[in-house]
Amino acid sequence: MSGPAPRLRDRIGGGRAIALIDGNSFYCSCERVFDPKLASVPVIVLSNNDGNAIARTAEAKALGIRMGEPYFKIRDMCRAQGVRVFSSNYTLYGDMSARTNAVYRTFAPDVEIYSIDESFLDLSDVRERDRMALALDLRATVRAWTGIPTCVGIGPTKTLAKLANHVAKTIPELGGVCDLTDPVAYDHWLCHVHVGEVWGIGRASLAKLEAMGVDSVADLRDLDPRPVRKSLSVVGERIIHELRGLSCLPLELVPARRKGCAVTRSFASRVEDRATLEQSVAAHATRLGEKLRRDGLGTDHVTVFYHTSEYDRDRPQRSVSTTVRLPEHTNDSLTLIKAARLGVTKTWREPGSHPWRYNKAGVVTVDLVPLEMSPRALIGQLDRERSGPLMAAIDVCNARWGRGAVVPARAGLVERRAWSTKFEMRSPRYTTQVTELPVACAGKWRP
DNA sequence: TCTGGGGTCCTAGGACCC
DNA sequence: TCTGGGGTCCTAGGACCC
Repeated sequence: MSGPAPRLRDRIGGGRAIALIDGNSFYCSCERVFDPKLASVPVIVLSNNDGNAIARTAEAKALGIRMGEPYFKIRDMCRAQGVRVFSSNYTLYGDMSARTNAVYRTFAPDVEIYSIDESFLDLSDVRERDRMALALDLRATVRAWTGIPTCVGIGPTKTLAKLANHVAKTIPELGGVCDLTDPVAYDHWLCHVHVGEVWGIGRASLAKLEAMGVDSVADLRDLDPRPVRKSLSVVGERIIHELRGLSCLPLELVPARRKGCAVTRSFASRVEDRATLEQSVAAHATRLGEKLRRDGLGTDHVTVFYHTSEYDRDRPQRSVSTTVRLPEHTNDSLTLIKAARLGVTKTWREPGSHPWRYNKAGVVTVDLVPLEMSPRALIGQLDRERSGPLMAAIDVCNARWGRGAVVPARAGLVERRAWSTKFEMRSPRYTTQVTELPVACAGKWRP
């Protein structure tokens, strides 16, 4: 062991300050903004297909609803307890996220959007004694302008800002803000927070650390980082440095180019026939094309997968994954659809007396490149001159009239009910669809 | 009946090269 | 019996995140 780790105050003297701000129970809070009746009742939001609870308000957590809990297991309880349940409404949440970030930028120009409900802000230029006031003002302004309640954690590194945010969320007396650039708070909270709360320490790492007798965050901070590398890799070593106030994770103000892209969905009900399966992957490929075009990226392959459910224990299992190569990079939906269908065609197996009941299918690509920078094929070149304007026209139509207004006939126009995702309890797209705007009349709010 | 979707990074190990 | 010493690149799988 090396000697005791240097204390924060010895290291950072007037250095960086990073804030992590996030929306409390973000998806639930978005629903609450547009329906005041939800204010103090338990609310949960479900994952795609109304499968699992992925956001819960404090009232819902108090009822014992766990993160990721399958909805069918708690449906009766929710009914009995008056829990308001929503399908996920990503259009709404994405728009609310953009609004909160717009507010953040009025407080700090350098913002890294980390996820749909979390952003890092650079507060290094804010004087130490002003940081707390600024954080409180930020929370109040976001609440007033968007309706979203938030918590703010401040620290000299991202890992410490995350930790501070966790403290701010779990200790109500702090008023939603915790500043770990304050040495007193730093010394106190690192000793009183469990190591499992540290950003980057998951189940596997936690088990290893517990076996080493590490219990608090301070225990982890005081480990010698070099030997830790053997069991927790460079990731663990980096975490220790970050906990000591030595920054290893820069603020990423410009989002990195995405490296892969996937569209995968569980079916609303099990699928046994080839036509339905093909139709679902064609729809996923259509969506894949939209996502690639939005980012100006192209792919030279499509990996198609489909499989049965591990929960169907008494049924025969089958899992298929195959990659279809393309002659050159593209983001043309028609080409992607053709490839995705081919992926099913060449792997399909006719069922016997005990058919496979598939529950999920998807399309995946990796190694994406900007389309204009990709080399052209010598043989089998695709017609970019026609495809580009055609796809652009489709995208414009879908932007104006809603996704799915124009779809390639090749994607199939048959019955969707068997496979398309369930959203039986979705709220209106209050902020992005004119027809779904909330209506207010004479002081009365009628969503 | 009903159990999500979409990412990133890291490591180990094999293939191949000089 | 003995049988180099590096390199690079690729892939699969693990771990973690929201």
